Amino acid sequence: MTQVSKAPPPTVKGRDARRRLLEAGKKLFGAHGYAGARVLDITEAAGLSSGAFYRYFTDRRELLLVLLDEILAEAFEFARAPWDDQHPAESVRVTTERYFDFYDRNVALMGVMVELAQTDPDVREIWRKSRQSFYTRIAHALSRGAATGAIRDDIDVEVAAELLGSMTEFYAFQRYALNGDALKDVSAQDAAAALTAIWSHGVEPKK
Amino acid sequence: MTQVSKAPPPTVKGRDARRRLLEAGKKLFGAHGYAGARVLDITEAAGLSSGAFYRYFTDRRELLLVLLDEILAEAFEFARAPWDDQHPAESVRVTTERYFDFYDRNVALMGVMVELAQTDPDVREIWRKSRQSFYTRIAHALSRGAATGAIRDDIDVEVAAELLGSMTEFYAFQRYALNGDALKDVSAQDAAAALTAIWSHGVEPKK
Amino acid sequence: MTQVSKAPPPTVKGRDARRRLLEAGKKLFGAHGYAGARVLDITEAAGLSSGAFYRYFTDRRELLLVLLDEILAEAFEFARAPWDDQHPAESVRVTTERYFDFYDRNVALMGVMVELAQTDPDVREIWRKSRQSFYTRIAHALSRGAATGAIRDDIDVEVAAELLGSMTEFYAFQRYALNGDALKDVSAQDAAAALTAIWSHGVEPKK
Amino acid sequence: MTQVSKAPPPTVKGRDARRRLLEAGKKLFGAHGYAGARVLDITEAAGLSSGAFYRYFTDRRELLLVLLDEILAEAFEFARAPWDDQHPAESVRVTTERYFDFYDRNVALMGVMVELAQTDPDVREIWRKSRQSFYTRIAHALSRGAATGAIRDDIDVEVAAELLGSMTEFYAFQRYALNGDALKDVSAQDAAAALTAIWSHGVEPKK
DNA sequence: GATGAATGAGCATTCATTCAT
DNA sequence: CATGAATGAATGCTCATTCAT
Repeated sequence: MTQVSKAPPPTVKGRDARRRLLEAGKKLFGAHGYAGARVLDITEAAGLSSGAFYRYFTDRRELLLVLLDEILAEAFEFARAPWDDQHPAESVRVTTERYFDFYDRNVALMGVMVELAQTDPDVREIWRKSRQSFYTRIAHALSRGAATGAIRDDIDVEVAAELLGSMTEFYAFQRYALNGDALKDVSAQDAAAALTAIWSHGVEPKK
Repeated sequence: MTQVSKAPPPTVKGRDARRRLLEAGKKLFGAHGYAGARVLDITEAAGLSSGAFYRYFTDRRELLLVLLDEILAEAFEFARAPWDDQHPAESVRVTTERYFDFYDRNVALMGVMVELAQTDPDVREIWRKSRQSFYTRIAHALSRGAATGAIRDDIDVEVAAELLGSMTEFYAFQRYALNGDALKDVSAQDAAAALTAIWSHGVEPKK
Repeated sequence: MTQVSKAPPPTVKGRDARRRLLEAGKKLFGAHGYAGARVLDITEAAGLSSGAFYRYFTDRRELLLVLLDEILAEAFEFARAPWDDQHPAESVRVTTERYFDFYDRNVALMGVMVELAQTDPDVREIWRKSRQSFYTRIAHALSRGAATGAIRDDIDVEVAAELLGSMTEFYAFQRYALNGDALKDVSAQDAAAALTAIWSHGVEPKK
Repeated sequence: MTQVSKAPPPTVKGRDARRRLLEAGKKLFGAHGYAGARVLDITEAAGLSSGAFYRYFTDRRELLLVLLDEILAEAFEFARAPWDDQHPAESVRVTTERYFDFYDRNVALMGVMVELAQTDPDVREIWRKSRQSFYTRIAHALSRGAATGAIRDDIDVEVAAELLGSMTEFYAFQRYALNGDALKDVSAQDAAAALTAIWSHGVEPKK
């Protein structure tokens, strides 16, 4: 893994410039993809000369990694959110809704991450870790459920966790990233509810 | 959408050259991603001069579109495969296994498709269509199930179809494309079985 | 000067193919200029494969030289047309009209000649010869006129010939080649008459 | 018509580089024609790397348009020079001499303009405008002459203006551009005088 | 800190021409 | 005679990155 960020700029002006570059990068990478956003575009959007870029980042790529770090930190955040063992379904629903919301706000960058992941092992790894944290959390919940008999015992929790996580992530991805501007006739709430239903019934023991 | 292929070469030699370019493209795009495979690499791998490329394709991109057309044709194929209403779970399992196998064979290109989809609307559309054909098939099956009481009636078939399809596709994607060479400690068969279980229980009516 | 044409094709079919290439060349060079007409365009327009071109011409350039030879032959033709010393003005007018007509029919190629002349010494020479033949003819006429007192004696016949020839040629060039599709509100006949008037008065002795 | 120049470079160094490219372009286009001068030649002659070119011009063609603008500005200049109605012949002579001088200094580029005009409508238009400004000026002078009886009344001033302008321009063109290094045995002064004579006698009323 | 000029490797693409069939 | 596949040199252009000011 390569170095991810230079020392933070000592002056206010510097920190501001860096911030503006990050914002511009977020906007332009989001809008045109990694391949489609040039350093010059980014510095222009940030109101800086192209040379200034390299005072703050070693690379176009580095800027992206910083951005990914930032948004994935938020994701890690609620992968650690409390899980109410008394009302597992409700926990799932709430998390799912939050996740949809998160995705909605960050689609553009998620898309770029997906794009780069095909070519860049570091990005692939970053993404894997983020997914993993979700899967692990789900697996934990399932394990506890298995222990208390709240879920079926003919299930491999690891696999189930990956499956359920996949369902959530990819549904969000295609809902927000791929289907473009196609109007969704189902609200995010309803989708979260449906997902929760399949989830719960999918894993609970036969009555 | 742009035209995807020229008139086929009239001579055997020509058809052969075109085929070699496609193979080379498949290999190199797969190995290094879209951004990482240059025309020159492709022609070299095909044993041709760089100029020859443009007799058969207008573009690096066009070659990729042709490749996607080819593999997605296969996918469409078994999206149309018969569905046994008597044993829906078995149908799901069989299709899933076939799908995993298909994915295994075509990961590389699927990855490239995902990469390009972030930037290229045509590719996004191609992918959307292919997904759609799966979702539609699933939705049909669910509808029939709903009619016969084989599935719960508090479910929006469209959404459920997208969710179940998402689970399958993305699980396959991350299993084959993202997790790289990490050994899978769960066989594709077992994963397909688990997926089928969640699937079935997720949608069947409460007992 | 380089070789200008290969041996004529022995068969009828061959001669026909060569002719078709010449026609196609005339059309395409005329329409898109020398730089804008590719060998492939020409052979396609002639209904032949690109390889066939080189059976009849060594070069794209050679085909053009042949075309120029053909049309300039016609120009030489009426540079040799009889000149009526009794009615010099009428001679001028008739020749001018014929020249305008010739130009009208061959603008496209004249334009190509002008284009290539900037770069290609051979073409420059071809053009110079053709101009020269006109100037010479005019100079001869003027000389005879000088001898009989029909024209002013304070005139350098050589220079006058070049000037009068220039006026004719360039007026035709800009009328047909440069002003494009702009409607001419003056007929070729009227222009020829005006030119003749200036010509005659310009050189005749003061009354 | 496309935009002809970008914002001028903000620094001295930049303006200098741009200027050097223009000079180099003038020299090389002049020497080898438009088709014969590559961007690389120009940047090399200007002592710059090939990439630098594109900071100042979008195109080889754009650089040429700028050059044409520059020299044609001078031409426009003396198309606006005062005209002495008392001594029209003298006015013609003076202007003609100046024009010959101008042509002598700018032949090379005029040739390139002629070359490109065959293919490029913008260039054609630029040239047309420049010619037009001359023709218009001549037509004005002739009109005033017609009013005072200084010229024959059986003349269409518009056509006469085009004819007289053509004579001047094309004589200059062939004298300087086409006849190459052939020694002129007639001085520019003498040629201007002869042209003026034909001109004057050509349009003055019969005595 | 910031600027913008300069670099130059890198790549796609074109097209006249050759040649095996 | 004709075809069309193949060549490969040639060239325009891009853009990340460096650096003098």
